[in-house]
Amino acid sequence: MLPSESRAPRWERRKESRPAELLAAALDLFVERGYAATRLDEVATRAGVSKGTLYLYFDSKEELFKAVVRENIVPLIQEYRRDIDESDLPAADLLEAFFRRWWEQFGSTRLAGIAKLIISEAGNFPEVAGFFHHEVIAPNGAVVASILARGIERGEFRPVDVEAIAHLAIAPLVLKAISAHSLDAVCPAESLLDPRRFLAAHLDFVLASLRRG
Amino acid sequence: MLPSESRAPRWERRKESRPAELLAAALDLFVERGYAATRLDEVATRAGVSKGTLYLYFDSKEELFKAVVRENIVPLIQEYRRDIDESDLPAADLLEAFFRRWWEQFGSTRLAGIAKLIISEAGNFPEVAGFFHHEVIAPNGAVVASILARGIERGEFRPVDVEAIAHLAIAPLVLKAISAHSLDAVCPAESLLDPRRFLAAHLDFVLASLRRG
Amino acid sequence: MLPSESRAPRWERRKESRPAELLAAALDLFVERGYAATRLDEVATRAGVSKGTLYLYFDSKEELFKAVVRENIVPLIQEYRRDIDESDLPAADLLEAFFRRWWEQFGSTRLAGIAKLIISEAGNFPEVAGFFHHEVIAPNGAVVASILARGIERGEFRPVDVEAIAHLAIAPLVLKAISAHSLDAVCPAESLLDPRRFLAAHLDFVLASLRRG
Amino acid sequence: MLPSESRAPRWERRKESRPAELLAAALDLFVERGYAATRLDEVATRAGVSKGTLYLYFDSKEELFKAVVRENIVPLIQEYRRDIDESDLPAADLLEAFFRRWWEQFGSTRLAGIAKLIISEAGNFPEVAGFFHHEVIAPNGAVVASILARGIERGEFRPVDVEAIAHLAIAPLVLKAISAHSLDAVCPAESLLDPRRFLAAHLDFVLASLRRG
DNA sequence: GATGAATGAGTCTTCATTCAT
DNA sequence: TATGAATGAAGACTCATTCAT
Repeated sequence: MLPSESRAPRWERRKESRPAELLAAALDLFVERGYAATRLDEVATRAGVSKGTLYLYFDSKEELFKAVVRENIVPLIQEYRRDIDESDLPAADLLEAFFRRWWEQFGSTRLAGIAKLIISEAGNFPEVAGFFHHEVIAPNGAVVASILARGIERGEFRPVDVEAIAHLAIAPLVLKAISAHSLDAVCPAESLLDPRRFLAAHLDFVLASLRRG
Repeated sequence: MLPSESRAPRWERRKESRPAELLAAALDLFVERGYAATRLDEVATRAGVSKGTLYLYFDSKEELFKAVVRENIVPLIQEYRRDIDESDLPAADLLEAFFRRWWEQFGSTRLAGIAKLIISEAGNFPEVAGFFHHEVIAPNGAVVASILARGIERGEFRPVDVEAIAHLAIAPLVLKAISAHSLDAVCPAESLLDPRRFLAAHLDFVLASLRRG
Repeated sequence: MLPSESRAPRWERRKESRPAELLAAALDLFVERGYAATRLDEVATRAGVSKGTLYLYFDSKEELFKAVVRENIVPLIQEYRRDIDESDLPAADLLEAFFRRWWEQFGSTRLAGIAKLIISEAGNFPEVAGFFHHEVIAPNGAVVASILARGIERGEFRPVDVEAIAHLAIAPLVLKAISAHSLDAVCPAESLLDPRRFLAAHLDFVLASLRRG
Repeated sequence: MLPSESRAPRWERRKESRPAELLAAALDLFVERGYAATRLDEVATRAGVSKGTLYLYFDSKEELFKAVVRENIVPLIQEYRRDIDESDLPAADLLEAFFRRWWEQFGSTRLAGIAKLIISEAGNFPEVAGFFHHEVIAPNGAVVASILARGIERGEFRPVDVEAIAHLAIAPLVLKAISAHSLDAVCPAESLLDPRRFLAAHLDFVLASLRRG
């Protein structure tokens, strides 16, 4: 190898992949430390670039955060929406499928850390929280509500307060997901319910409540 | 009148009450803003003393935080113990009574703010979080579980995974209580469910699921 | 001297004099370097305090700048206004006295550097420039105009376009004051007019123009 | 058509004109915002090239600044020299003609912006300022002085301190020209004197002062 | 030559903590 | 004890300059 080849370049041009690398690093750190405690310097370092580079791609910490949510969470919700609108399965099956997917793709992943972060920091960053509510929480509730409404309409479910039950039905999963990123870390392992068992119980519980007498 | 006279003059600084005032102010602010965003300056101001005085009683922000939680968790637990006294009512009535009281005495009060605080800061203060889990969350689950178990035993409820359902059944209330101290502040008011309606839906939902087919 | 006396305290409490010291340092540096190039760090150091201390007294760089202007210049103008309103001297004497004072207290001092600074930075700090116009330039012009008006009214001066001449008459002093803080510093000393001679010529020039034929 | 053909293809980059476009953009921005607040990024964008290209032609921001002034001062001086040709008119007419032309060809044009720029940055760029003084200010004063001297010699003007009055007489126009590029932008429009009225007042004022009693 | 991605030192500002009074 | 003035380390963000492409 020639000497002139061995000197590593000070940096590489990687316009295409930079944003993804930055978003991945940001997701990790936001989840790990929360919004306020995440240093942009560290995000940049973890993505292998300098602080200045981060600002080439994201205008501010807030924009970076929004991009993390937009990139990682919003598409999930949209996908749920689409799939459910297109499906013709019985409402119970739809609901079960939705909860399973939700848990697999969101609740049991790093993404749940974002939900915990929002709960923790909503007071200090209302705009960020508002964005999350508008882009994630509300549409997510709407998906559940539409499944419930369809089930009632078709006579599969008993009539219920759709809006309220939509929140209620998903709440245990949300809380479990949040806990995984806070209290669970300090609980004795044996006191934690196995997620599979939890999910099974949840499905049983919800469907038992909804099914026509 | 002698200067050293033992009758307490009116202007005496109530030495003992200082920490209590500081702790109260700190609780308010920690709950409202979280740990990092709470400024000691403001804690002191709200307690009516100077920042320096705060340091006479607490060595650091961390110590103040721990003291706040310690100080408030004990009454929290006491209050919560009061909820747990037993009776001989049917299990459904017991469960309903428990949920109503839980909401009134915990979920809808500032105590819920402490729960939110602990969940938010669990990562930074694992001991505190562990203590909270051990003293509050676990016993709370145990109460619900015991009601469920009794209901099943007496044939009022269908057989279920008691431990799991105990967590599930209370989760919506917990999440609602937490949200009241974070996201709800940034949601459009019309998108928030009235607590009474929420509680009614919750009871309906849970009991419908548990009652013997 | 006892050992315990020889250790210099890390800092002194000087609440009363701090703002004045900071303003003096800021005036020096703003004049010397311009607004943008003045580092708050250096202002603080020159005032013998740390950067943080500066923020105890002034909320931001802009506020510091405004305070410098307010503190040093506005009172002068107010004094001129008052003295002239109260005086009964012939207009020519008043005008001469005003110009002399103006030069002594403003034009020939560091304060003139502020005028130069405003000219330089007006584009970047329209609010500050507007403030300066409103608080200094306009009232200053009004003082000259009122002397002129009185002189015309009493028949001491010929009738002129008062508003325009007010600006014209003081312009040479203003420009000289500004130059002292920019071009004069780089001019060969012998090409600079002695201020006394300049002032004398100015008074002669203005009064010759105004006096009744 | 041969590739190497000497007729310039239409798409050829006009290599030589690049600096001119950059200099024009830089002049605009330096005049408008001052040295520190002018961002090279914006200069490049306004010139239609990239930031990197700018550095092909100028080694640093400082060099760019000096080039801007150098490049614009020479035509400035040429323009100004044209003003100075002599005639045999009465001194008063000469003076009036000179002031009118000075205002038209310098004071009211973007050239005045260069003067303002140099005055603003004299402290940071002493050579530039020195050059400007030597090449523009001093000769300008000399012209006025020579008209004054001729007027006195011929008995049209009363005897005065020629050198001092030369500076005095043009000062209001200079200040007005500078203000047009700084303070005037932040003044309420109605408080600004119309240049025509200002010029008329100025001529009246100066000639009234000089004319033989 | 041209480009524009990447850098990193530098600036304002905040706030937990210290300490002279 | 009590005060609050003073500190200084740390963080978001900017922008002149460099250099791989």
